[in-house]
This record gives sequence, structure tokens and C-alpha cells, in this order.
Amino acid sequence: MDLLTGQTRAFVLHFGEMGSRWGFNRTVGQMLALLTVHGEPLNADQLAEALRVSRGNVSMGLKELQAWRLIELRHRPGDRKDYFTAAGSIWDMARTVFEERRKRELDPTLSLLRQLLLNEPDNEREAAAQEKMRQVYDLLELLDQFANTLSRLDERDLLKLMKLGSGVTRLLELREKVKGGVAGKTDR
Amino acid sequence: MDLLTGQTRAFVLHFGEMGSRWGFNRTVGQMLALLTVHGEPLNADQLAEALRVSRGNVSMGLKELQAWRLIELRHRPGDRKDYFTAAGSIWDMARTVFEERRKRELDPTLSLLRQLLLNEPDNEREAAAQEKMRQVYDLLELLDQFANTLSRLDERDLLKLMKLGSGVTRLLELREKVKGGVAGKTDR
DNA sequence: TAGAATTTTCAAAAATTTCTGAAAGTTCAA
DNA sequence: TTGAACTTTCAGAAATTTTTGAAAATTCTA
Repeated sequence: MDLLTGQTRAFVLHFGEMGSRWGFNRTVGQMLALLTVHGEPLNADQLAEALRVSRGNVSMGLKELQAWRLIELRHRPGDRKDYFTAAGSIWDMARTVFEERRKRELDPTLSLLRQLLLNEPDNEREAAAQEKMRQVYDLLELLDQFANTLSRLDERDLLKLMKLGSGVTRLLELREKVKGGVAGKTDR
Repeated sequence: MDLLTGQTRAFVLHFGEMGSRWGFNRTVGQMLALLTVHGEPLNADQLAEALRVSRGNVSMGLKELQAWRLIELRHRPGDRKDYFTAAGSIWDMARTVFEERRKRELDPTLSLLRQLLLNEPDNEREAAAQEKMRQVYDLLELLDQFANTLSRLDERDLLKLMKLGSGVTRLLELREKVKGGVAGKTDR
């Protein structure tokens, strides 16, 4: 049966195209999209047939999606094949992708910069460059922590925060007032 | 003169590698890194020599960085060459990259999903798929708005917010109390 | 324990992206 | 105008990433 019809088809193909921007290749993007909109678990052959890609490609894609923890293995009684579904809700999925990207896009750079900033600069030019690097480091470090904070919020709070809109400014002012003189308690 | 020494070298090469994860290719990543840590404006020949890439490659890279509005054209008296520097502060840069990525990673998908959700589903399966697509849409829409809100915050507020850490939970509670019965004013 | 069913691996092919460098285009001073 | 100083373009080359599919590995049943 053709699983790739109508809107599902458009959705899956689009996710394939966007895949590269989101950190995976076309096939992986398509697989994730199909498993997401198709409620029932699918096996590797079904995926390969629906997406018209090789069995090997599907196998690698499944491995990658499992590494991201975006899909779950299922078994059906009397069937030896491995079946897979999208793991968790759309929110869970977004959270996972967000977290994984934070790791890939921030951590390596933070770790390099920490290293570099330990060295004494050799000359005037390097000293100036190091100053810039420190600024980059401080910003990325802050971003990383913020991303972490967001990752840890439960869904209710995250939703509240995201819906604040420009109200966030007012809320920050409100905090200033309430907090009064108690100097910058940042609590980690 | 060799601009690529010591820590600057390591920094620039690393940014080249990370480039692809951040949405540009290696040369563009290296160019941006070099222009960022090197305080003074550089011309295309200097960039090509320092990074050991072709003149044509540098020309394309400069065009792309200008399209991102990450670099600025400068002129020096008595010199016909075009010189470039990183535009604005590190914060400005981060903001620009953030904003540009939001556009590339969210907008096309939002626009496709808006389209798809207008159609009546053809059958039961498509209806179920559409329901999932709506969930994806709602989440991405919310994310997009939140990203927008963050983009618009001034540096002071952004800093405050990012430094809140887990304090953000308490702040949200605080809001509940103060707001009292005034039902969900979200203000866009 | 054999062998059928299934999944994984990985070398080579295909597709895609990036880079080069010569040629074409532009700008400016004289 | 001319031509020297620059910059941009873009077809083809090189590098990189993705995909294929046959062979190897694994797992299960009988």
C-alpha cells in the first residue's frame, strides 16, 4: 500500500528537504516525518518502499534516529520484524532535537574556547584576538546555560514562558521591584 | 604577513569546521572568524592569502556574509580596495545569526504547514496525519513567536532573562500571583 | 544445529556542495 | 576614452556527503 499520498506526501518530502538544516540528511528527515504522521509502527521494508530508498539506507537512518532517541523499537506478536514509531509527543520530539543540537552546536566550541583562553597570548595581536574570543566564549556560555534552563522546564512552564510575548519585559521589571535590593542572586 | 598564527589559527579553523552546523560553509565560517578576531578591516586578497583559498571563493564568501549582514564594507583613503570588518558587537552578531536561522529553519515549514492545513483530508488516515501536522504547526508557530520575542528584547533584558536560570520558574509563579484573576492576557 | 528470516555493514557509485581560476565586468584616474 | 586596479561570475574540478546493494552478521525456529 502506498503510504505516501496527498498531504502526507508533501509533508514528508518537505521534511526531507529541511532535514539538512535541522541536522540530518534527507532520508532521515523523511523517515522521521513519516513515522511522526503515520500513527502505527512501521518496519524497515515498509519505510524503504514508501520512501523508495534502499534497505541499507533505511537501516542506517533507523540507527541514527535511535541515537537521537526520536524513535522507539516495537515488536508485534508473531512477527519477527522490528517496528518503529516516533518516540513521545511532538513536544518531546522538539525538546530532544533542541537538546541534541545544543550539544552539537555549542559544546565543541565552548570546549575549544576554554582551552584557548588558558594560554598566554604571544603578542599584542593575539592578545586582542583573545579578548574577542573571550567575548564569544562568554556569550556562548550564557546561551548554553539558557538553553539548558529551557530544556529542564516542564511543559507547563515552557508554554507559559513562550506565550508571554513582550510581557516578558514587564515581568522582568516586576521582578526588579519585588527583589528590591537583594543583589543579583542567579542561583544555578 | 601571516595572520593565522597561534590561537587565532585554532579559532579560525574550528569555526570553519563548525560552519556547516551553523548554516554556512567552511570558508565562510573561517572568514567570519578571522574578521571577528582581527580588529582591523581586511581586504579580499588578505583574506584569500591568510586562509589559503582562491580569490573567487573569498568573493562569494564576502557576498554571503554581507547578505547575512555580518560584515561591513569599509574604505581607506587612497586605497581602491574594499575592506571588511565584522559588523557590530559579538552580541549583534549572535542576534543576526539567530534571526537568520529562525527565518531559514522555521518560516518555510510554517508556510507549508499553513497551506496543507487548509485542505480537507481525503480519508481517515490523512485526517489522523493532519492532526499530527497541526500539532507540529502549533509548536513551531509558538517557537517562532518566542524566537521573535527574544530577538526584539534589548540587550539588558535579554541578559537578565538568560541569567535567571531556574529562577525563571519562580518568576512565572510570581506572575501568577500578581496577575491574579485577570485571564490569560498574552498580548502580541 | 541447520537454515530461513531479518538486520547491519561497507566499498563503491551517485548526488550534492564547495572551490578554483580564467575570463568578463566594473570603476576610476588621467 | 583608455587602461590599470579591482571585483564578480561561473563552468568545470575537487571534495564531501549520501545512497545503493550485495555480502556478512545476527537472531530465531524447528
